[in-house]
Amino acid sequence: MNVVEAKELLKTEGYKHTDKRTDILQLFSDESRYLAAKDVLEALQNKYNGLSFDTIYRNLSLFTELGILETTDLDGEKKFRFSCSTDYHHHHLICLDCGKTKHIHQCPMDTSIISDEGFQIIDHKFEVYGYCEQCGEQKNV
Amino acid sequence: MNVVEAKELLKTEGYKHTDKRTDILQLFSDESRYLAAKDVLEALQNKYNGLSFDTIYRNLSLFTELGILETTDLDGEKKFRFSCSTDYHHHHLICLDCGKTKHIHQCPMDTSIISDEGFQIIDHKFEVYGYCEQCGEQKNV
DNA sequence: TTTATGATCAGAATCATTCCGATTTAACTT
DNA sequence: AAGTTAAATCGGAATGATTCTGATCATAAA
Repeated sequence: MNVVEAKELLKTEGYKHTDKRTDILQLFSDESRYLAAKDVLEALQNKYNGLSFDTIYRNLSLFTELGILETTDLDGEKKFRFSCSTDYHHHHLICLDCGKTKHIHQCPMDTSIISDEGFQIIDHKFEVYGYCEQCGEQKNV
Repeated sequence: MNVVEAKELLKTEGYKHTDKRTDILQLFSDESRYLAAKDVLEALQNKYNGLSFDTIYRNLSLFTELGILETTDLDGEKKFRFSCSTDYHHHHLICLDCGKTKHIHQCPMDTSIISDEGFQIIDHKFEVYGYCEQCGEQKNV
């Protein structure tokens, strides 16, 4: 998934093009990390005076519905990041400082360690938290 | 961990005994599932008229600090359950309907599939979501 | 250019959670 | 048994994230 693909998807799904949508997508494309709604607002509000939280939230959930963004709950707030791809299943290392992520290619569900008759599995979450190289160094100074 | 152990721990740590604390602990002991703060309030407010949210939240976070409860974020709210044990590391199958849990004994971190130099690992989360036997049956009626 | 509908704004409303000052109570002291 | 003290609780206000609403605006199609 990239900005161009995302914009095409929006178009084919009948959503209108707006500069704000483009800029939100571009922001997520530039930053390979999880961002909260307020991070997005802050990043765009110099350019768009009076930008509304509503616009941010509405677009973030639209993009999530369309699979353009993926989301996780981190310390009580929803965070969003660009979907790495629509079909490649993966998990993340997540930096607790800056939200930057790295892929984990192996999935614990692959190894079929979970077998429980009667429990109907719908979804799963595997996340590893810590500090990325840059943030880790800052802490040790 | 059980109610008696939890109460002993509270005592040795210098916290006072109150009926509300006992009842909160008993509730978690009876229900082997994740409960939100409001679930706890609802369960106790017939007995304690005027029970305050503050009391619930204060005790839930105290119990969590002491390792009596463990917590997770589920669809935007904190949920709590009795700690299975202080030293046995485990993960959960979680029912999306009733919050009931089952243990997953294997941990994806055990197999050391995650190796990333420069990323300092602090914590991880592995949860499997779905429907337990009872809730799954209700859905298929 | 006009029009219809989707997008945005601004601010109010909601929901979970935390904070605060006043009051009550458990546990210790005399 | 009564007094003391610090912890616990209450009730309600404050906060922070998120959602809703009615009015206005802008995109895309006619």
